[in-house]
Amino acid sequence: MRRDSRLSRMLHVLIHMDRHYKRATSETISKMLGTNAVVVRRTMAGLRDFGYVRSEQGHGGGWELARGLDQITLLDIYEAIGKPPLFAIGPSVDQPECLVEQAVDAKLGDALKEAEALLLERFRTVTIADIAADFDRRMPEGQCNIHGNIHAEQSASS
Amino acid sequence: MRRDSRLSRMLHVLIHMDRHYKRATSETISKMLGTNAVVVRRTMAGLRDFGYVRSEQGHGGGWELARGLDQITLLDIYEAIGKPPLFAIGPSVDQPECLVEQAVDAKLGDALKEAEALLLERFRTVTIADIAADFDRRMPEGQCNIHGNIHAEQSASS
DNA sequence: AAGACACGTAACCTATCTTGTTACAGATCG
DNA sequence: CGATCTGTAACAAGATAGGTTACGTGTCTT
Repeated sequence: MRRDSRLSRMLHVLIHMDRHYKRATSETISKMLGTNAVVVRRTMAGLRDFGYVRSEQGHGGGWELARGLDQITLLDIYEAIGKPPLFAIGPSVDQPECLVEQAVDAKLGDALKEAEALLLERFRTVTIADIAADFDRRMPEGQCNIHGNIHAEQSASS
Repeated sequence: MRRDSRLSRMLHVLIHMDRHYKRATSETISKMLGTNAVVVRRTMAGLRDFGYVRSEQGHGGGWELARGLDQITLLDIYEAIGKPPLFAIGPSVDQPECLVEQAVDAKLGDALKEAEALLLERFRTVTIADIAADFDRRMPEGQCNIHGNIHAEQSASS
C-alpha cells in the first residue's frame, strides 16, 4: 500500500452519483473506481452514517446522495471516512522521556500542526460542488467518456 | 509500521552529539534512540553523504558532527534522509483517465501542495540550534538526565 | 412463497514501507 | 594478530490500506 486514497475516491464517486446515477450499486461503483464492491461498501458506510448518502438493500437497491454536493465539504468526507492520519512523518514515540527529544518533537509538532490547520481549513471551505465546477471548466459538455461503458450498462439494465 | 520517525530521530541524536559526545559509536547512539546500531548506520549514512556528519571506521571510530548545529536546518536533514513522503493521503492512481477524477485530484493536490510548502518553509527556516535553544529554555542546566547512563558508560570507556 | 438482487460484515490475504535483526566483509588502532 | 567499528546485504516483524471470499439479511419481482 502506498497512500490512503479513500478521500479522493469518495469525492470521485459522489460527483458521478450526482451527475450520472440516480442510484448506483456497489458493483457499479466498484467498476468505476477500479476496485471491489466490498471495498466500496466498507468505505461508503462512513458516509452513510454521517448522512451524506443513503443505502437501500434488496432488489433495486443501491446508493444515492442524501444531500446536494454544495452541502458537502471535503472536510465532511474526511471526517466521515474516519479522519485517517494526514502525515506520514512524526515522532518515534508518543511521550518521550528525554527532554531533548521532547524539544525536537515539540518543534516538529508545531510545524506539522500549522500545516494540518492549513490543510483542514482548505478542506472546510471547499465543497464537492466546487470540484464539479472545476470539472465543467475542463469539459464543458458535462461528459466523462471514461466511464461511458458503465453508464451504458446502467442505462441498459434500468 | 506507523510513521516515519527518521527526521525526529536524527535531530534528537545530532543535538546529543553536539552536547555530550565528541565522537559516538552507532552502538551508543542506538541505545539513545532505543533501536539498533544497523538502523543508526543506515539512517546516518544519508547525513554523512550530505556532509553533516563524519564517520570513522575501525578501532576508536564512530560518528562526529561535521558542522555547527546553527548551520543545519530541518530541511537539510529531511533531504539528507531521502525526502520521504510527507503525507499519508493522496490519489488512488497517478494519472487517472477519468476527467472527474482528475478534477478531484487537482483540487486535493492544490491543498496538499499548499500545506507541503508551508511545512517545508518551516523546515527551511528552523535550524537544529533553534531546537537546542528551546531545550535550554526547558532545562536551563543543560543536562539531559535520561541518557545519563549512556553518558556515564561513554565517559568510563574513553 | 420462491428466487434474484443488493447491502452488511467477518475473515483472511496481499502489497508496501519503516524498523528490527543477523551475518559478514572491510578498515583501523594497539 | 586481535579487538573495535563502520558498511551492507538479506530477511523478518509490525502496521495499514486495499483486495477477495463467504455468508447473512433485507427487499422486490414473479
